[in-house]
Amino acid sequence: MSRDRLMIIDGNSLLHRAFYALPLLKTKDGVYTNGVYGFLTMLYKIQEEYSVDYICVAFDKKGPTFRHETFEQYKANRESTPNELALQFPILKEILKAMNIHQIELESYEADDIAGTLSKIGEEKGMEIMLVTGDRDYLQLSSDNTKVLLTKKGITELEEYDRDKIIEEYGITPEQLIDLKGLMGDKSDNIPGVPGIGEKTGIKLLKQFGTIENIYDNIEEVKGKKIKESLIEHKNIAFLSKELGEIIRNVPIQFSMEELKVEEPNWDKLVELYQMFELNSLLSKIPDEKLKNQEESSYEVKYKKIIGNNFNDIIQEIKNSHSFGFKFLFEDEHYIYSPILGVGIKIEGNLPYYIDFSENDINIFVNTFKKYFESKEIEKYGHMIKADVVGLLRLNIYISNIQFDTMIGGYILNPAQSNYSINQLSKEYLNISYIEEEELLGKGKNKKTYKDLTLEMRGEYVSTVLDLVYRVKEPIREKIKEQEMEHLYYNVELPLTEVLAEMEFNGFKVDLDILNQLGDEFDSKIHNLTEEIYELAGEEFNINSPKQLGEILFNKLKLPVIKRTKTGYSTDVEVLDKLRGQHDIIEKILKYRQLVKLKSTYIDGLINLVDEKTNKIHSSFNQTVTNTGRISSTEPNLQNIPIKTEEGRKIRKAFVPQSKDYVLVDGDYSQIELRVLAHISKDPKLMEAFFHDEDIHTKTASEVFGIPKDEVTPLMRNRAKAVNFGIVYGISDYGLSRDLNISRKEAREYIDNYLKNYKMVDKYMKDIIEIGKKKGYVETILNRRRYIPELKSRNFNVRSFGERVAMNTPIQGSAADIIKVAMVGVHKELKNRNLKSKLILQVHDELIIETHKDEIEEVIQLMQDIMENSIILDVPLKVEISVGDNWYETK
DNA sequence: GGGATCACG
DNA sequence: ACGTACGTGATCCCG
Repeated sequence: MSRDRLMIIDGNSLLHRAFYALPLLKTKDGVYTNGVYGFLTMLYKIQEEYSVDYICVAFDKKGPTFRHETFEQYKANRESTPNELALQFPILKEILKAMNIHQIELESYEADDIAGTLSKIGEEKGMEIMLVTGDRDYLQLSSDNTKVLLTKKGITELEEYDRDKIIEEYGITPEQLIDLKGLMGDKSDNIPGVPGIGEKTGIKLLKQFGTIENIYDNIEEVKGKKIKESLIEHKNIAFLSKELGEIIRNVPIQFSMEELKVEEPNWDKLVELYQMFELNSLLSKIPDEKLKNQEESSYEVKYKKIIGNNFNDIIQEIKNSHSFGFKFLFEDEHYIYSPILGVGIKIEGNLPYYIDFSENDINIFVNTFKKYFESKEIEKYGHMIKADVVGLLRLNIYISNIQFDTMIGGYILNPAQSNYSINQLSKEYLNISYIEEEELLGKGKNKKTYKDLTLEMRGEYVSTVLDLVYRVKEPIREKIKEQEMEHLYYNVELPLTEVLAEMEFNGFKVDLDILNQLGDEFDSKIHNLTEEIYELAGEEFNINSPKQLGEILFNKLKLPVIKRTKTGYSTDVEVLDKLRGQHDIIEKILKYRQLVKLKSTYIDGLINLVDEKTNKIHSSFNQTVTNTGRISSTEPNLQNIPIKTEEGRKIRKAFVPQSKDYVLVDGDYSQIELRVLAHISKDPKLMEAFFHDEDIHTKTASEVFGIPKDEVTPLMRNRAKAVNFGIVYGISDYGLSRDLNISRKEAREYIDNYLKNYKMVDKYMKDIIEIGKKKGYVETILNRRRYIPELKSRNFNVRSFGERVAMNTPIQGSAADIIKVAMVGVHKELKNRNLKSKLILQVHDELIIETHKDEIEEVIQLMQDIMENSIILDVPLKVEISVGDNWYETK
C-alpha cells in the first residue's frame, strides 16, 4: 500500500514567481491577474503529475517575524511588493478557498517555517511530503521522505530534489545547507554571513568539518590565513546567520490533518471567480457538468408599474425629495433615432417606477414632467445620462441640474477601463452582480431589442439599473472627493455631458450632391488605376488584400522586402514610399490606396449615416473612452475627416451649415500642447517663445541646429517640427529617426540638443517619470488621473511605453481639460445670450459653431475670449478663428 | 474576431 | 540587450 502524500505549497513564493514570470495580464477592467493565473496553472500541472491526498498552502503573515527580533536588518533590503502583485493575494486566497484548499498563516512566522513544521509532523505520521516553492532555502528540509519541488524557469518547469540529489549537486547534506547559509549568508534576505566566504569555500569547509560548531572547535586546522581570521573575527555573525537561515520546524500551529485532506471544490463559486477574473483557460479545466446551473442574476429589485398616465404618486415623491434618477428605454442603442419604449424613474428611498409608453401616453408624460426635468431646483441622477438628455431633447425638454452620472464617475476614477456598465460598476464598488445587457438581449444576428422583451422584463431591467445607480453613486462620489476631482467632475465632465448631447442632437448638415459627385470622381480614378495596376502586374488580383499584393510585389516583381509583419510582407505607406522609383506600379498603388480609403470610409461610409429626412449626420461623442481625457467620436468619426491631401480635403466641402442663414465659425487652438508643456515645465525659453508668439518650429530649429532664426531652412524647420512632436509624445531617438528617416545617432543628437536648450523640459520629463513610479499615476492640470502600472514592469518595452505615457498624458490630457472647459463655457454663453448659433463639433484642439449670420461677430468674440481664457496658464493661449460656408473654407 | 492599413489631432 | 514614438475609429481581408 502506498503512503499518503502531503503537499505543502509556499503561497508567497509561488505567487511571486508566477507574477514575475508572466507579462502583466489584466482583466478588461484593469484588475491584474497574471500571478494568480500562473500560480493556478502550476497547481493544475502539479496535480496532474502527482497524486495528492493532503494539501495546503502556507502564506507569510504581514508584519515582523521572530527573525526580526533576532536581527533587525532581516530582509531590510527587500523592495516592497508592487501593488500590482499585492492586490493579487486576496484574489488567490479567495480562489483557493473556493477550491477547498486549506490555507495556513501564523503571526510572526514565515511560510517556510510553517512548511518545515508541517513536513516534520507529516514525516512522523509516515507520510510522503512534497514541498512546492521557488525558494532554494527549502532544500534544507529535504530528506528521504520529503521532496522539494523547485520552480525552474517560467511557470511550467519544476525540478524535484530529494536528499540524494542534494548530496549529488552540492556535495553536502540538506542539514549542512543551514551551516552553509551561516557561512555565506543570503543576500536576498539580507543575512550577512562571514565576509570572504562564498559558496565554494563554504562547501569545502563543511565537507571537512561537518558543521559550523565543529569548524570553531577545530579553528586552528582551517587552511588559509585570511579565511581563518575572518571566521574568528565574525564568529557571532556566523552563528547568527545560521540561526536566521534555519527553518523552524516546531512552530505552534493549531490544525488537524483532516482539514488538509483533498476535497471537491465549491464548483459554483470557482466558476464565478474564474469568470469574474476572466481566467478563461482555467475555466476550461472545470468539468462540463459542473459548469451548468449557474444563476443568471442574483439581484432583483421590486418596482411599481404605472398605467393609464397616473403620474400623481411620482410627482408627489419628486416634490418631497427635490431629486430623482431616471432612464429611458430605447428600442436599440441608437438613441438619436430609436423609438422610446418607456422610462424608469426613481426617487431616493422609494421603489422605482416604470412607465411603458404602450400603457401610457408619451405626450401626457411630457406635459406632466417637462417642468420637473427643466427645474433648476430638482437634482437628476443617471447612468450614461447623455442618451437620456438626447431623449429629452427629442421630446423638446431641456434638462437642467444634472447631479450625478455613475458612468462618468467610473471613468474619471479609472479611465483605463473598457466597460462602465452599471453591472460592472456594481461588481467593482458594491460586490453586487446583476445582468449584463448582452445576456438580456443576446448577441450576433439573433440579438433582440428591448421591444422584444415583455413589459415585466423591461420594468425590471430599468428599475434595477436605477436602483444600482443610487447605490453605486455613493462610493464613487466619495472617491471623487478623496482624489480631489470634484471640480473636474461637477464643473467640467458633468456639464460637458449636456453639451455633447446637444452636439449629437444638433448634428452636422451634409451636402449629398457634393459627396456623390466627389464619389464619382474617385470611382473613375480608382477604375483607371485598377486597370493600370493589373497591366503592370501582368494579372488581376485583389489590390486591397495585403497578402495578394505582397505576393505580386515581392515574389512576382522581385522588389526588395523592406519590412515584415507578423503574418507576412508589410505593404504599408512607409514600405511603398521606399520602393518608389523601383517600379511604376508603386506610385499607382499608393494613389489607389488613398482613393479607396477616401471612397469607402469618407464617401460611402458617410452617406450611409446621413439622416434622409434632414441630411444631417449625428455622430456619437463618447466621454468615457480615452485614457487621456480626450473625447472620441463614432458613427461616423468626425474627428478624422481628411485634411492633409487636397483630394481628401475636398470632402470637407460637403460639411455645410443647416441653411443659407448660417455659416461655420471654426476656432483652433494654436500649439496648445506645446503651450501646455511650457506651462507645466516652466521652461523659460519655451515660455518666452509663446509670450512673443514666435514660430515655435523655427525657434526650435534655431536652437537645435545652433543658428540664427533667419538662417533656418524649410528642411530644418520640418525636422524641428518632428522634434517638437516627439517631445510631446515622450521622445525616443528610435521614433524620431523613423519619422524623419535619419539615423538614430542623428536623431539622438537632435534630442540632446533640444534638451540642452530647454533644460526645464528635460527636468519635467525626468521628474514626471519618477512621480508616475512613486504614485502609480500621473495627473493633468485639473487632477485628471491616469494610472501607469507599466512603469513598474521588468520588461523594457513595456516600461518604456509607460515612461512615454507618463510624459505625454499630462500634456495631452491637460489640453483635453482646457478644451472641455471651453466647450462648457461656450455652450453656456450661447444659451445665456439666447443666440441661435450652436456648437456642433470638437476635434481635440478645434471647435465648430454653426453660426447664424446675424451673430457672426458676436460669436467670434465670445468664442475667442472663452477659449483663450478657459484655463489660465503661465503662457497665453492663442485661438485662430475662421469663417466659411463649409468646413473646407474654414482655414 | 484579429491584423493590417490609414484617416485625424 | 531591449526595438516604440502619444491618443483615437473605420474598413477590408482572412482564418
